[in-house]
Amino acid sequence: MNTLPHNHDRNIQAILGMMPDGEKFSEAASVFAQLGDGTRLKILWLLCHTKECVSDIAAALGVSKAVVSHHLQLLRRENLVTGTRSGQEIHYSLSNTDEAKFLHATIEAMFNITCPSTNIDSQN
Amino acid sequence: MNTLPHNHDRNIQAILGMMPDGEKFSEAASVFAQLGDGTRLKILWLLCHTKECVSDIAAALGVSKAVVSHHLQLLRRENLVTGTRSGQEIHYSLSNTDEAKFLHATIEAMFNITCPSTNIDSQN
DNA sequence: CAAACATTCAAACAATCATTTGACTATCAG
DNA sequence: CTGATAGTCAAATGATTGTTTGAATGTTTG
Repeated sequence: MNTLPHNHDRNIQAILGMMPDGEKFSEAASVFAQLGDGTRLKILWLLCHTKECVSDIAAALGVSKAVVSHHLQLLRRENLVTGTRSGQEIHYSLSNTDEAKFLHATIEAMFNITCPSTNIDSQN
Repeated sequence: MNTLPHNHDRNIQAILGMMPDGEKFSEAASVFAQLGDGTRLKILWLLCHTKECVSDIAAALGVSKAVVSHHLQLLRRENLVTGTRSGQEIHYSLSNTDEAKFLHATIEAMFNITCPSTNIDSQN
């Protein structure tokens, strides 16, 4: 039954049996990948704490509006942020989904580990 | 004091003041980036549940040993996995660090959201 | 030592990605 | 309508990344 070259873990077949299938890993990875770029992580962090338009996000982070727009498109594609137009501007905010809320918590928790002092949510 | 083009959120300056600096975002992003590839996520998931050598990991996931070795190098560089040599083989396992344990919990939580049925840790 | 096995390393390639630039659509003010 | 502002889109570029291949290193066994 064990088809692996070696046999270090006698429970390995049970573990492999519980492993989600490849498609689930790909989906999860593409969500996690959104956190894998510094600029995008900053945008996501900002939208975890406020609702802002592209111009303000760009000015706050010191990058071009096109860059913000591009990253917002990626975040939108993963249903992590949503934008609603209000006149000339489009106000972006974190999506009201389980995944988005989970990522919010994940980001805050990560910063609690790497730099515990600077964190908004932990002070409420 | 508010230097942003628009003024939607009157607390924006306080929020920006709490924002970790760019370096912290880059560090966090490079850790999160490890979860952003399907193959690497599988390897990490496997090492969250067992200790295995490169050959077994490669066979279990159906990829080449060189690919596994390459991804293990990236995971080692971020101090997420550790390998101890035992004879010819090197047994890899999750590092005993806060970040690694946190990522383990993060991965499991993500799968609890995306596919709640298939999860080992939630059944203990 | 020699042979076999486990793993790593380095070069190469294709694919993906972040960013820039400029053009384009949409909205509002005069 | 005109001009100005907000945002998106598409093409192009440079950088990074995942994978393959084959050679090289390290380890055990005979």
